[in-house]
Amino acid sequence: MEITRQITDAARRQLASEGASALSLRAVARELGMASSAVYRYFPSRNDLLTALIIEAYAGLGEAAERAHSRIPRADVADRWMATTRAVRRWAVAHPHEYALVYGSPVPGYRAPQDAVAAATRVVLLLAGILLDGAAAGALQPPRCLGAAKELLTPDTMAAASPGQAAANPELILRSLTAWSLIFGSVSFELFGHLHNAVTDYERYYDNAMAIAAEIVGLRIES
Amino acid sequence: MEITRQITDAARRQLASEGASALSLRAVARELGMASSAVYRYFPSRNDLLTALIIEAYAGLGEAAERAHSRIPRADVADRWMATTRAVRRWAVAHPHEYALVYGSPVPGYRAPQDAVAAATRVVLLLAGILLDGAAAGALQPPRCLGAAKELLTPDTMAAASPGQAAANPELILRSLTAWSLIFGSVSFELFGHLHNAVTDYERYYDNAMAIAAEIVGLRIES
DNA sequence: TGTACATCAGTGAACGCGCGTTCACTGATGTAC
DNA sequence: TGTACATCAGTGAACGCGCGTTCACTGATGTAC
Repeated sequence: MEITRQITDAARRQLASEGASALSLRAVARELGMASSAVYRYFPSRNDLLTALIIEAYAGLGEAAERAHSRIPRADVADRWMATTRAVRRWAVAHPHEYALVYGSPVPGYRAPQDAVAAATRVVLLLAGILLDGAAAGALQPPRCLGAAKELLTPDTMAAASPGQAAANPELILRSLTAWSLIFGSVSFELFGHLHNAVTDYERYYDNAMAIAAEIVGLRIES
Repeated sequence: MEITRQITDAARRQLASEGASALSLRAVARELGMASSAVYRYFPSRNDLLTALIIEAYAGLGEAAERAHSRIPRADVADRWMATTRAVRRWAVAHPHEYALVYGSPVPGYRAPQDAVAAATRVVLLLAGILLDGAAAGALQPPRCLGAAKELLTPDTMAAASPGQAAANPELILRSLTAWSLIFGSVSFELFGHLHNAVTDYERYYDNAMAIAAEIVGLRIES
């Protein structure tokens, strides 16, 4: 599928220069020097091309996070947390339009298919795994319970976050979701310009935010 | 400026049904039963119409937050925090496309003018005010310092967050920015579908997240 | 009270553009006998 | 080795569409004398 690859590559380049809603089949075909109708051999419609880009974006982000994570020894829970969250930001900064495609406002008139949803959970499951290891090793001090965590989570979430038979601590899962929101909130704020002129060093600011995100789940980061 | 109002109202309705990048001068004119060229009497270009919508969105959000905040007695710092952050979510849920316009991915080919930037700071200054009151009243327990907070903040930020002569605590400002990222990260995650099928009750989940956001800045919320 | 003129909100046709998608086709390559 | 045929990637013209913006204009309203 050489040509399919060329098409998605060109589409990704166009995404980077124009944004998601301006992505055009004709422009992609033009860049590749082929007739616009030829693209239909490879993607039945513009939406299918968009879907492919979304899945690739999730995959790229997931792979970047996993690669960074895999370099840290299993026992260093805090380091694994920082390496993984840093990798998320680094990927997003390097691929801002692909990041916006999946974590920005939804593309109007487009609904993501199930495949994309599966690809989306990769990073959050990686983070959940780090925290479960931390909890098992006693490296986590879960803060006091703030409410009825269990009934706020769907059975799907409970199941996805509980490997093996042991049900995970609902309070920890709930806080993980909130930490996850902070991770992507921080990246989005930087990329979408809301920290413009407020912060001197985005990378160090982000590191600080990620240490706070770790605090949320009871993981202590030495600075 | 009756007609100007009618135009922005129609544009806002169209935003709600189509999304920002699909907003079209011609469609707005059509809805109002006027020639598309007539709109140019009121807005020199499509971008100017977009700018007006962005400023109105910030104003709407700011007003909603301030209205909710003003109903709480000054001394109840924790209540003020919760009322204000809840108002942010409530406004966003009621106006999802206006929210996406200002806090989602940037509209391609559009750069916000200075007026919009000023309108954007209203909510964060409201939150900062709450925390300064809390600090003054001793209701805040600022957590241990995690790093060199002061050098991460621009002078502009320090000045904006320090009313009167007294310079505010940089660690507190830094943490306020992070709490702010969590607030909007939480709202965005809900609105953009990333919590789909993960959480049973968005409103209660959000309340819980906002209590955690308060923790970040050392403000204790009883649940 | 009546007439000439200025103002200005709104019209409608036109410009040039790019889009997604369809469709009958070409022409090279590979396969079967 | 040679011929007939099937496959299939890619072509190019056409469809109908909506867009932002310009421009000469109309026609009602208000103003000055």
